[in-house]
Amino acid sequence: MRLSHEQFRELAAKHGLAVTHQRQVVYEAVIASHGHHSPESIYAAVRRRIPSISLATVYNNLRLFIECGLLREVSPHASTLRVDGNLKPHHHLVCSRCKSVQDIEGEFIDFNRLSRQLPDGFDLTQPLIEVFGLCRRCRAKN
Amino acid sequence: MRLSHEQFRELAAKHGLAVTHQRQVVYEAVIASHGHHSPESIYAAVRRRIPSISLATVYNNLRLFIECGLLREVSPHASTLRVDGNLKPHHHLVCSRCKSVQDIEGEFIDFNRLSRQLPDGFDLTQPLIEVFGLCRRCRAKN
DNA sequence: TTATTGAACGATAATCAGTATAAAACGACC
DNA sequence: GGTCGTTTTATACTGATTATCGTTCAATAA
Ligand SMILES: [Mn+2]
Ligand SMILES: [Mn+2]
Ligand SMILES: [Zn+2]
Ligand SMILES: [Zn+2]
Repeated sequence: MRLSHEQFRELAAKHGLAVTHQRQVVYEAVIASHGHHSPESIYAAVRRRIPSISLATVYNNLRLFIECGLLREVSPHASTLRVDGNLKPHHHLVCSRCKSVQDIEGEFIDFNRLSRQLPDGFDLTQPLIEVFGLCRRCRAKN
Repeated sequence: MRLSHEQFRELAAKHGLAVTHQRQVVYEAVIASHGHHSPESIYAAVRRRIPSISLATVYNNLRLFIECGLLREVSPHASTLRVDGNLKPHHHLVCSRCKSVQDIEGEFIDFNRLSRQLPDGFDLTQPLIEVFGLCRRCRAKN
């Protein structure tokens, strides 16, 4: 995908990150995945383009991207790291059973009420909300 | 604490769990802790009463309690399991930086709007919400 | 009360995700 | 080409959790 190719070069420049082939490919794999994937699964995807890449490099760069804000970390209740390439403000719907994550839109938070309940000093400038329930599949199993 | 002593026997009976000394003490340690503690720290507490207890027993029983609904699992973004003995419906405020968890009360969710955004089949009968931000301490560090 | 038996426990090995380390490769610059 | 700081790779390591298995316990039937 050419789009994320250019996108990465811009983001890297903005954050003072060197553009390497490995970084480029890792980033593109996350963006192309359109979901909330684990380092393992990103690694699998990246290896198709760079068979010699090391798992450590994938981990290192995912961490780096998260620290710089190129990616968002999403690991609610899950036992392993998940990353999200979608930086537009949005919330998540998480299945308590299988830990799957779906995006959810909409203004369903009353921030006035919420602020009143906040302990002193808690900073909510970029609130992320995760709503837990049962996904369709797990509900069917019951 | 006598209260949780009786409480556990009732809960165990209701869920068909055998009442053992170890289970009793593990459960009481969680309830007495009044927070969101790790298996390690529960283990430390329990050892003061049963020095010979195995870490595996603590893990096994915490898992069991969570599965039966005697405890609530709370491990958002944190790398290790946290348990919550407070089963009253309540939500959590989580620090994105240090992963600390605080309880938060209040009706700040507009469930009408939220329901409209839910994907088909998603079950929200017992919604748990986790709101991410920066706790006071981490904000101070900045 | 005692014997029986499946469940639970304890010790420890194994697993698995993630991190640390150090040597090799890279790449910008001279 | 030689130098130097950065990145990648290979691999060793850590820490949390789970699996295994022999031993012990607790419910209950005789
Ligand atoms: Mn998302
Ligand atoms: Mn709580
Ligand atoms: Zn599910
Ligand atoms: Zn914090």
